Amino acid sequence: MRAERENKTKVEMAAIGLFAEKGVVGASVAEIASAAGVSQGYLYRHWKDKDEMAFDLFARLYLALRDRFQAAAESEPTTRGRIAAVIREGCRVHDEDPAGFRFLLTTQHQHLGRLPAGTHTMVDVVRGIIAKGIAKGDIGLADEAAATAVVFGIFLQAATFDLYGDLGRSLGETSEVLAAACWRAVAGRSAA
Amino acid sequence: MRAERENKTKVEMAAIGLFAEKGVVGASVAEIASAAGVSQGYLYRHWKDKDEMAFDLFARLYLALRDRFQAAAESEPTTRGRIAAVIREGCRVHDEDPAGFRFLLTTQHQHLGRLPAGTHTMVDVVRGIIAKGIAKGDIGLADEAAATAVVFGIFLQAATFDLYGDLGRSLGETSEVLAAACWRAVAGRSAA
DNA sequence: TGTACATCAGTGAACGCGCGTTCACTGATGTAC
DNA sequence: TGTACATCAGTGAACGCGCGTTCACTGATGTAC
Repeated sequence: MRAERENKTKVEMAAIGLFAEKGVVGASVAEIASAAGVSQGYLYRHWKDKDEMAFDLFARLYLALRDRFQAAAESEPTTRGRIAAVIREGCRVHDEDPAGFRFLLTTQHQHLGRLPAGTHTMVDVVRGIIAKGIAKGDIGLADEAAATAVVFGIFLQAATFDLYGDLGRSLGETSEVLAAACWRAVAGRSAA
Repeated sequence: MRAERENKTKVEMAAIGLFAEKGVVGASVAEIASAAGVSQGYLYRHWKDKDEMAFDLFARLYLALRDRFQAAAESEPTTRGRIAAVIREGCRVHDEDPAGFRFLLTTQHQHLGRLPAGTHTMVDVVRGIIAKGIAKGDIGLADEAAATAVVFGIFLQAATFDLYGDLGRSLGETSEVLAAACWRAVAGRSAA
């Protein structure tokens, strides 16, 4: 039976879409089931409860995105190239699956704390690039946390603008501009 | 009776704190009333329902913050000075009232759409600075939306890191570093 | 091929609970005479 | 000063509703002989 996989996938897609739109508490089990064309009871054959379902979906998307960030970072030899590659990859993921991206963006803070302690996160990937860059002397903005916030912030805010239609063009089309801005911001020596 | 004002203020502070911590749906009317030391019924003497209460609190904090941004922007003659002033002011507001700031940060997207159409927002203030800077030739990153995202993103991500203890020092202490990074990012001519 | 039974994905009605909301009421304070 | 009444901030018990969750059941498919 292929049907079992198909139904579960339908539920997952419906849940991600509704969670992204209304939040985890805002989207009801009844809505999700109805959008996926199954009964409410069906969901409890696959997840212990609604909360575990939301976390399971979050963790899978989040860790997949982290792996793509990691791979993008490793594909480039220079600090500048790594930062650009990560931003490009983030924009690509966003454009491929806006609902999934929005789900991650809006629910990250309620879920991140439940990942096993010490889990390697997306922030760690970017922070690693920055730390290496500072060590190599490529990055002038020596405050590691601040430099990480700069790169993450530029990307995430552009993605947020895009979600709300404030960007003017697609995120993918903006990615090179964003990467260049990141580089100027972190490469220069900080005045303070 | 001063008590009436005092009680309402207690409720508002309790609500903002709980909304910031658990979200608007996550914090119950019973919790808010109990934290403020009043009955649940009391809340309905001051607001039509829970939703209107959350929006009222949001709108007041949000517009107050926008006014402070606007004033900060107007206090400086140069584009560079305006950007630095806005970031400095944002950091100051955050450090003064972290709960209120977090409430704004985490619930903005459910509330912004309910402000009267055409309301001047915080984004508009920053975008205005950027637009003028581009016109004056001070800003090389000619994509207005992207440049606005850069400034907003750097500030908000640093604030987010701070809320989760990832910043290493206080946001206020980081503000000059952030302002300098913003300026490097937007001042330079974009390669793309 | 037909019959009897096992399996298991999926159902749907029912459940109890926590929530937001209501409203008849209280009791302290202010006002009129 | 005392009495009768008005006001009004605030109460708290009760309400119904929507939600997440459960579980006895169904019926299609697979398996054994």
